Amino acid sequence: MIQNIRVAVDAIVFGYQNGKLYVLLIQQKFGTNETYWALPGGLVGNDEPLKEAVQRELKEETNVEVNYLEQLYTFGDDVYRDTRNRVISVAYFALVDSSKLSIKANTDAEHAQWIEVNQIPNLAFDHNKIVQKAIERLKAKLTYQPIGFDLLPKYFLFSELETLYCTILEKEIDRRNFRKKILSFGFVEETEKISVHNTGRPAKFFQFNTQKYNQLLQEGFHFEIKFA
Amino acid sequence: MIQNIRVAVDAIVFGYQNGKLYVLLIQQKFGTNETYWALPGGLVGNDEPLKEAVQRELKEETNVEVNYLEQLYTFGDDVYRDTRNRVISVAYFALVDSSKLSIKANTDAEHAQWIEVNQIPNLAFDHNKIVQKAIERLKAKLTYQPIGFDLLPKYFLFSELETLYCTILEKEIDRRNFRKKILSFGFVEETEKISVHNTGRPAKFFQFNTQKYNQLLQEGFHFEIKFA
DNA sequence: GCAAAAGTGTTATCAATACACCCATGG
DNA sequence: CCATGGGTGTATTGATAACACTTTTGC
Repeated sequence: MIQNIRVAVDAIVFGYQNGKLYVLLIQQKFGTNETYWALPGGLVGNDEPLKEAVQRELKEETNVEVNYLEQLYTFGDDVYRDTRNRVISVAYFALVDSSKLSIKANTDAEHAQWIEVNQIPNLAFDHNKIVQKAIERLKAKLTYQPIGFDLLPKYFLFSELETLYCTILEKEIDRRNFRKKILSFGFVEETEKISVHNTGRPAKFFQFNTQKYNQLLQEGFHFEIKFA
Repeated sequence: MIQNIRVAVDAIVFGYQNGKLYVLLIQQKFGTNETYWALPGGLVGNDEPLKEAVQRELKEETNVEVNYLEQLYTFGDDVYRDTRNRVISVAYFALVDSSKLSIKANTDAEHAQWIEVNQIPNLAFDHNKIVQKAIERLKAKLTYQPIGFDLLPKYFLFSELETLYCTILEKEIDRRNFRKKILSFGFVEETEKISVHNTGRPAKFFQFNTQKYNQLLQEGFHFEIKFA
């Protein structure tokens, strides 16, 4: 018997801005006039690596290029997750920095939108489940890999990093201990740049030093942030 | 254009006995008289959940039933990983306890064998890469999930648990600190059973209390074992 | 001078580490 | 009585956690 299973990829792209976490969704037309929200994604080309397929679909459907991309999970246990055919979906987990949060529309991208994670509607197929898994991964990874920096612009304030952690992990963090810990690693550097707000003391911008981080990794360093 | 991609599953099954870590492999005939070692696995049925496909293939090819099974990774970036067709493989990570290490042969299982991990030959396709990734996962998981117990019989000696950790993590562990730590969790229980060796002091058997572990999990407990 | 956010140090508590001797059995 | 592996306690060190006041700016 001939195998008849389609292979799709889907992307869960997270973005962060001003204490809020967003996911990139697209509005799809289904049949006559019903519309559904869904994750960006689609079928994989016959000669296309999975990872490239995600990037292509993201480009086509949302015109977004991501900072971080890794495979999340392959959803293929629910045989009827797509009611039309047997489709398995290789889901990818992605991060963009806040500069990408305004989508530069192109032809296909007109229905792409950033939706706050705690306001996600019912999505097509099993996409709510996929998003759920992605959020778990994000929370977990944030504590043992420095991926928070991929959600922030190149130059960021310490307070931004701090509220990012608070927002995503849904926890209170002691400002002093957090700063001490992060700075003790040695790969977050102060810059000359200074941010002036309309109120409060001006703050220094910081940046993540990738080279230093990679060097530390090779020396056996292991990133970890824990909270009570 | 019609999509023409096959979907396979592969299993990396680990077993442990007497300070040695094993992987379950099968010998495959390829063409005339060439034989290759490969991971057990095969194509997924049209109406078959991925997880069931792995279990079926394992049963058919090796007659082994596993204690622990989770999805590892989907290999589909190398378009030519199988030279005949485009095949993506959803790899699964599995554990069995040592009682399963003697394979009860059935018709198809005659070419299945347990191979020690540091003596794995060249495998078919990209299976060496898959095994590598599985070993990394095993090492990582051992430190933050109590999966070591799935590699041991129901009743085990503390010394067995200890050498299991040493073997897989390739590290020395202080016997006293290890025991203290594990027992402090509260889900590893002493039993009445006693092991008598031909030499040395008899040792108590211990067992893993799944209920207690799950209860602790719900209370927010987080398993973790670290070593210098 | 007040409101708002940035920046900074010390102490207390708990967890991880290092380390060595006695015990029970078989031969 | 000796060889072999099982079983146990304490002191030190380092890491995490708790906690509050001063600084700089705009208005």
